[in-house]
Amino acid sequence: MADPIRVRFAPSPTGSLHVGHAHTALFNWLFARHHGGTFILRIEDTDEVRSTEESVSAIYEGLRWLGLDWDEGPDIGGPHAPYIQSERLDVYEEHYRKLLESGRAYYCYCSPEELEERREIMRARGLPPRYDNRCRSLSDAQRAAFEAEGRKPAVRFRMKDHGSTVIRDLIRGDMPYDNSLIGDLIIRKTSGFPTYHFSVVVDDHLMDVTHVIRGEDHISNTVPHLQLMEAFGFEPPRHAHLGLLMGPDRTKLSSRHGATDLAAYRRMGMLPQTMANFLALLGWSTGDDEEILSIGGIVERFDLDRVSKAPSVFDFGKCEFINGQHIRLASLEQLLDIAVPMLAEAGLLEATPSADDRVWVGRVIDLMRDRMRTVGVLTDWGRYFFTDEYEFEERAREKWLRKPETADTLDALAEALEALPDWTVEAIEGAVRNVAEQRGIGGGKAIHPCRAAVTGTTVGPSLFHLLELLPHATVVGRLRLVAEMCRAGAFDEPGPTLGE
RNA sequence: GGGCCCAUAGUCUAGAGGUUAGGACUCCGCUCUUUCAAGGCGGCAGCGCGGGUUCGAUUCCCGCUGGGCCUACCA
Repeated sequence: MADPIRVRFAPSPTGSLHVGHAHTALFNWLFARHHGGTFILRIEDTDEVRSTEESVSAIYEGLRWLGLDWDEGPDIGGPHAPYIQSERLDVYEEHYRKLLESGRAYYCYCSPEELEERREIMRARGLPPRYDNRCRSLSDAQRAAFEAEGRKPAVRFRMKDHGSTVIRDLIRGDMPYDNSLIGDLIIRKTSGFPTYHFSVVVDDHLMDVTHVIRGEDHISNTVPHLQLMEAFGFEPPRHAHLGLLMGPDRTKLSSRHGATDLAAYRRMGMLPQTMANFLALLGWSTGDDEEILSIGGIVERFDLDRVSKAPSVFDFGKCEFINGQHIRLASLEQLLDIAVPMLAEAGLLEATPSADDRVWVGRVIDLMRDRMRTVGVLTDWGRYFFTDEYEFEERAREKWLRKPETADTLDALAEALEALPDWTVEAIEGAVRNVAEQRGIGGGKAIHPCRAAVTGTTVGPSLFHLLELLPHATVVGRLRLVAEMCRAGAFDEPGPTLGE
């Protein structure tokens, strides 16, 4: 039997959790869960200037929200703790020493400025801007001279000069790479921190990672990683490089393309199951025609053999569509938990509504959910449920509210509805249709002006059902007020709100 | 510049040496309904180009083109 699968998501905490990283995390997690393996979270905070605590929190929060739980990680520990690289410096020291002793690593005294300068010159000459390996064979005297200048050395790994390194990729097959193309790279910065290339290799090995699943932007990095592993005598993990996520202009997805933090999608009312579903479909497919899947359904079907090589464009429209589908499938409780804070934020609801109010909001959601694509639209499309301060859209004004007969129709509706003893859907529908009949007009001629008056718009859920959810007196009051506004010509100008 | 990766409609994708190239989003039309922003039905639209291999390639190979990524004391 094969060794148990162990994968990791290893983000650097230098900002919010990007959807591209969420995508990588998801694929690792799905792979682990499908195969009953272990999913490890490791924080790669070796960029000592850009790493922040807030970013670590954002990563935890983002992953938890998406539903990705980890079996080992900084917060919960595990057999290979710590899982934060800045706390593993002693481990790395030990490993530099091995390389230094075996001659595969050496001290380099070149300053970043000097290196940059030389790269510029090489570029200007049309040469590859790689390091010239000049510190490889420093004499003791030269080293002493640099030290005397007060220079602090970095440690470089001695790459192979000849031959080729073959990357064996589960998704792409074998990819040979010419060794002579890459210069020796820094593995320990002057600051004492490791570079990514070094810590990733050491930790993946020490943490028994069996599969490294990451973005294709890491393909060429794999070459030094492989050489490092070989120098240490580590058995390399299996690699799988995923196609990148791109913006509509087909460049790597970035903030230029709009929202790239996972959190932004949460704020606009995307459900976590939507993001998992949508992200899973970017670069992976089920093989059958089903696309709307639960997380469990994805775990069940997921495997690397159905992952495609090509990069994929993040299509926001499709993401919204999938969200609409999941909104219909979601529990009312979940939708309420998302909607209530949004409504409160918009000033349409108290931050902690009473139990009765919550039930009522739930009824509003149930009425609207079939046509919503994000929960966020509730504060817009559903505004009239929560406040009298809603606008009258141009279509509503033009089609109904400016019509000379509308004022009388609305008054008649107000009167008929006011007289109702029971405020039920059936009673409301009966009254509205009755008014139409008495006035000798079709049902629509009563229904549409009524909707326009009470909601300010021409579209929405069943009129009778939405009226029922509004307080009896509110509906009657709005009808009377709008009738007045019609007579006063208030709808000739754009955008009045009720009573203006 | 160099290296590497990728290539089925605008987008996400399925697919096989011979298929009417399948599904989904978007868009358009029709339809149901009190309205659509929902539902139903239908439609537009695709194998990047050029060579091979083959009886036959969109599928396999090569080249080209296009796009992407990497080329840091960032990860």
